[in-house]
Amino acid sequence: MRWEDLDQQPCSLARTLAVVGDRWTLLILRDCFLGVRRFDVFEQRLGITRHVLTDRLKKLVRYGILYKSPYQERPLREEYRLSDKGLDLYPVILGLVSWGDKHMSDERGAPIVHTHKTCGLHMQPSTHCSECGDAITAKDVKLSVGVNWQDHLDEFLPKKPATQT
Amino acid sequence: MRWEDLDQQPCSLARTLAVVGDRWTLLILRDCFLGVRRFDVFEQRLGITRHVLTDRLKKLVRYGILYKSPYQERPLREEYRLSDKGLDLYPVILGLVSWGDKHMSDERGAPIVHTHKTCGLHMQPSTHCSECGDAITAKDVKLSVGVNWQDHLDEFLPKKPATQT
DNA sequence: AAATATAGGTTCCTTTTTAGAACTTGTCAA
DNA sequence: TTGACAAGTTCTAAAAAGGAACCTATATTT
Repeated sequence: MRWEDLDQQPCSLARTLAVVGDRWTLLILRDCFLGVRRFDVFEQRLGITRHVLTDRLKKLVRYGILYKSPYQERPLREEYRLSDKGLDLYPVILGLVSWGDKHMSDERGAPIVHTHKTCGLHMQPSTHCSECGDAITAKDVKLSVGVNWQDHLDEFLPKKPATQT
Repeated sequence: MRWEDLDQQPCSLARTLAVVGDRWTLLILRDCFLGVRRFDVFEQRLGITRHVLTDRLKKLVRYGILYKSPYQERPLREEYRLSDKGLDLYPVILGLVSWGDKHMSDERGAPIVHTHKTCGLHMQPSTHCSECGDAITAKDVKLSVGVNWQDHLDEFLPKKPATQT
C-alpha cells in the first residue's frame, strides 16, 4: 500500500494521516500558524531539506490546506498561506502541543504559552461534546460504525477481541 | 538531525511528534483505542510489516504510552495496553478524526460515529478554553514564549516576519 | 513420536524516502 | 561584471520501510 492511498481508507483518521501523518507536515503547519509564509523561512527554521519541503508544500496546496499567494512580480514570488481548511487543523496542533506540555516537557515548563484573547488567561485546550458541552475523556465516548459503512464492520472491530479484564 | 532527537527540541509539538509523528504510530494507537492489544491483530488489521510494528510498539512502551501485560505463561505472552499517558492522547485522535470527517469524507459521511455516553447524542469534539470554558478557534488564541524560554525566542518567531496584509 | 499450529518476534534483501550538497532561473543592486 | 536573492530542481548517499523466510517455546493433532 502506498502511503497516500490511505486517503481512500474507510477511516477518517487514516485519511487525515494520509495528508499530515508524516515526519514534517505538522511542523510546517506549526510554522504557518506562527506566521511563516515563505519557502526559505520554513527551510531555515525547520532544518528540512529543500526537496522534501517542496514536496510537502505542493501536497498541502493540492489538498487545499495551504494556498499560494503572489507577493511580488518580476520575478514572480509566491507565499504559502493557510486556507480555512488549514485553519481547521488548529485544534489538532493544540491537542498535540498540550499533550507534549503535559508529558514531554522538562523542568522549565511549556515553551509556548497560549493566551485566550477573550478571557486573557493562559489556557490549555479542553475537549468537549459538541452537543451537551461537557468536557470528555476517552472513557466518555463510545465508538460505532456509521449507517452507510456497515459493510466495512470487520475493518473497524478487532478480528480477535482482546480478553476483558 | 535524527528524527527522535526532536524530543529535545524547545517545542512541545516537535517533542510529541518525536513519539507519534511517523506514518504508523497513530494508526496503532487508534487500534488500541478500539480494543486491540495483540501483535498479530495489529499486524493483520494495519497491513504493517512485522519489523516496523515491533519497532513502534517498543518505542511506545519506552515512552510509557503503552505497557506490556502478561496474559498467559508457558509460553509467556504479553499484550500491549494503553497507559494513562496513552489515554491522554484521545483528544488528539479525536481531533484528527473530526478534521477528516469534515474535510476528507465522501458522500457516505463519517465511517465512525462517536456517541457521548452521558448525553447519548452523536458528537464531534469541540475545543474549549480550560479557564473560561468558551469554544475557541485559531483566531482566539495568542501564542507567546514561556518565561523560562526567552533565550530561545529566535527559534519560535520567524526570522523574517511575513508581510501583514 | 512426528508433524503442525500459534504468538511474537528476528534476519535478510529490495524498494522507497530522506538527507545533503551543488546547480538553475529571473531579476535587481553594487 | 559580479554577486545576491527566492524558490526551486538535480544528483548521489544514507536511512527507513516493505516483503518474505526463518526462529523459539509450547500445545495440539495425526
